[in-house]
Amino acid sequence: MPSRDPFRESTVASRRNRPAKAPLSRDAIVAEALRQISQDGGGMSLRKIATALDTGPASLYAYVDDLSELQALVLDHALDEVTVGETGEPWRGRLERLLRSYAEVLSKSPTLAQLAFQTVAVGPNALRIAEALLEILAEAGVEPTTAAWAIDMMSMSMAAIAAGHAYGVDPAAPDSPVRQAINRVSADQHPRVHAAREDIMSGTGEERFAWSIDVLVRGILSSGQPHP
Amino acid sequence: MPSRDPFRESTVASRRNRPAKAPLSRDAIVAEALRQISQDGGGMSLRKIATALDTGPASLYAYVDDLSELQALVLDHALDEVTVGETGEPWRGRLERLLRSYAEVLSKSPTLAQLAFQTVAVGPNALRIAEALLEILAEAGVEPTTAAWAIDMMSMSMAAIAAGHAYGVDPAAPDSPVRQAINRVSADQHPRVHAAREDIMSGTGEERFAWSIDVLVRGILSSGQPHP
DNA sequence: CGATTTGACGAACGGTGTTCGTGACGAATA
DNA sequence: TATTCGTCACGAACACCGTTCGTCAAATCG
Repeated sequence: MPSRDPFRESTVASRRNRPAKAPLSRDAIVAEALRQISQDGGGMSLRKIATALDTGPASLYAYVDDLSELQALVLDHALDEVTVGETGEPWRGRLERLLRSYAEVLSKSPTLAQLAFQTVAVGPNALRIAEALLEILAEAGVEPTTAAWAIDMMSMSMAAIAAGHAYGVDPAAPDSPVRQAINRVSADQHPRVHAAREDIMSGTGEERFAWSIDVLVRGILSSGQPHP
Repeated sequence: MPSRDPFRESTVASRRNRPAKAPLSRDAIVAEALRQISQDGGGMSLRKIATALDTGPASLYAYVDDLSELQALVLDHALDEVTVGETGEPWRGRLERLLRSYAEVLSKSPTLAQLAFQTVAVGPNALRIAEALLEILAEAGVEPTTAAWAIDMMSMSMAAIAAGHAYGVDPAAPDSPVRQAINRVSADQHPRVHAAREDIMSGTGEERFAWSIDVLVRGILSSGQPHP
């Protein structure tokens, strides 16, 4: 068995069933992790999961190789909620809804957003989303090679946007670090930044998100055509 | 003093100079951190820095408020190496060179790449880069508001690209997780992903990088114009 | 010269992922 | 039925991490 698939065989089927305690299982661990991630402080850890499951940290290693494997499982489980749309819809609206759904799901927690680009997403749900994206781009008339690269760039962008969103890096906030820094720049040292300081902090998160998607779509569609 | 600037007054000037040991200083700490980041395992920690400086962890807190502040200082210090080009150059080539330099610097270490989007970059060097980007985009005829949003998206994209690059997520590698996952997908479940499996893993990092920049530039330039 | 500030630092606290050794149990075997 | 065997649970420990507290000595100031 040279390369096992961490996503198959979701239940290792604990043979042991102790009287008053539900047996551990991979699903139970992932579920608890997901619960922690979208709860209180949003932080997840093997030890907290173990405590919540009323056991010790070492017990989890029977069902999960590694923290990184658990993270991959959690990420894919979270991607369950991403809506992919129907085949019949016009591609442009469908694409925007899909990407928005993707970013929204990842924005649920800073931890989740961070997971999204520090672990390469290759689980059933990531594949489902990739399949839908390829379908949409094909309908938009994008070349297969371009489309293959585009889904990479789109996932990456959504993850990055979600991370920014979830980390609370809102430039519009009155005490935001960027606002403080921007307001400190002098007109002589950085005239253009100084002049653009209003624009830099303008727009709601929603507006900037829509603009980002638009830039992405325009760029991808015009890829392959000659420059104007 | 409602909001101090962590980037000013780089030397707090330790009054104390003990005989056989160079006095601690903010610069020494940042320099050591930067050395660790682009060395051995690429991991940096307050404790390792303290050990390297022949002192205890607590001593660093005299010069740095926080780990996050140190990270911001380290990031900006690293951005020193980013080449910004000259005012006279044609904008397209200059933009590409600038972005490539930016991504290259961040790719030097996974830790550095991770710093780049988990801490909002607002230091002297970040401002220097933003100023240059605004200059370039103005020369390209981009609206000021669009340009302001564009520099955000570009920085984000470069950080994400660098992270992927530095983390060693090369889909072309023979034992890469994505290659393994892609090769497992069946033609019935995900026909389009299956059909595109060659395209997904095609291209060198350099080609994909150039393509990404092209998409970004095309998207930004066509922003504001009506859809075709 | 004495008082006061302040940098340096040892020790500790609470947190993290991971490994090791040891049981105890269910299932398969004799 | 009795015995072995593989596997799961788990306590304890290891090696890290960031951060805080209290203390001590040196440098500076009055």
